[in-house]
Amino acid sequence: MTLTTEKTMRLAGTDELDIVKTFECGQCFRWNADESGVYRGTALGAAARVWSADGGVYIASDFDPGWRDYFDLGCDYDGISLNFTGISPYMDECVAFGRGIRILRQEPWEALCSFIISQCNNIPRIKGIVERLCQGFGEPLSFEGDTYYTFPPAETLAGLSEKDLAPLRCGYRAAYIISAARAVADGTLDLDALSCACCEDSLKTLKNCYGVGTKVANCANLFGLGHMEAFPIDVWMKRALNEHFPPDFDPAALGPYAGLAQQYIFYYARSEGK
DNA sequence: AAACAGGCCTAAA
DNA sequence: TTTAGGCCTGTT
Repeated sequence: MTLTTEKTMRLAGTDELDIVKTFECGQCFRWNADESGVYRGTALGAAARVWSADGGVYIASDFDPGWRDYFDLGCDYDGISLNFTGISPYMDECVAFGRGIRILRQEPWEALCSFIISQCNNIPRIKGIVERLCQGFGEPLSFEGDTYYTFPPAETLAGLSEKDLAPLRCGYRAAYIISAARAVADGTLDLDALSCACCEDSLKTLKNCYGVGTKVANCANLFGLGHMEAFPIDVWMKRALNEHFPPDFDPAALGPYAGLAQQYIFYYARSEGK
């Protein structure tokens, strides 16, 4: 039994980091709010509590695995967003509406695996499957009297069979998970190398994985490998692009941070559809 | 009850 | 290179 000292730190101002938008914009699946809007979850092997108060965002955890980097706070999103203004009035609306979203720098394997699970699923079900995956095969973490579970490393899942994943009720995605986990574990798929590679090469390599197509590969690139120019297009994005952008619009025109623009557009499109 | 969900795979033009 | 059908599971 080791004693830990809980620490609280201020992460950012609420204008710079909006935790509701950031956690609810569909990029992550393991942060959950309670009745009073306090979020709890685990990332980078640590459990934490995150909340907003007095114009600031605070985080409490037993140790700091690098929360600032996780929230990408070294990056000036307002400055970057200037690249997205003047494209169209609609784009301006998206930027204004999404201000405060941060692209979380999630762990590569967690991002890849989570978005494999996400295919043809809605968010509640994705969250359920991911949670069962972590509870079944992750490591327990005790924090503030509750037990949390880390995201299971690829090496752990590589030793399992599809049958072992039956309790997850993730359907045909089980084979994809096992296959990807084995590729990562045996070194065939080197995610760290991909985060250093260029976005395009990384995308191509990811797509070689069984069960990983263009959409999932782009999500892994953007949310797990730090490739901010990655531009995932799902049904929501397709609709938004069709309705609000010229038919020949090339996302590359948004520049090296196109992925952030994508998230603004996506978040706005989803909010409209509800 | 049948269709559809934040895709992808395979087979067939 | 594009297109159709099937796929697990869950919800409407």
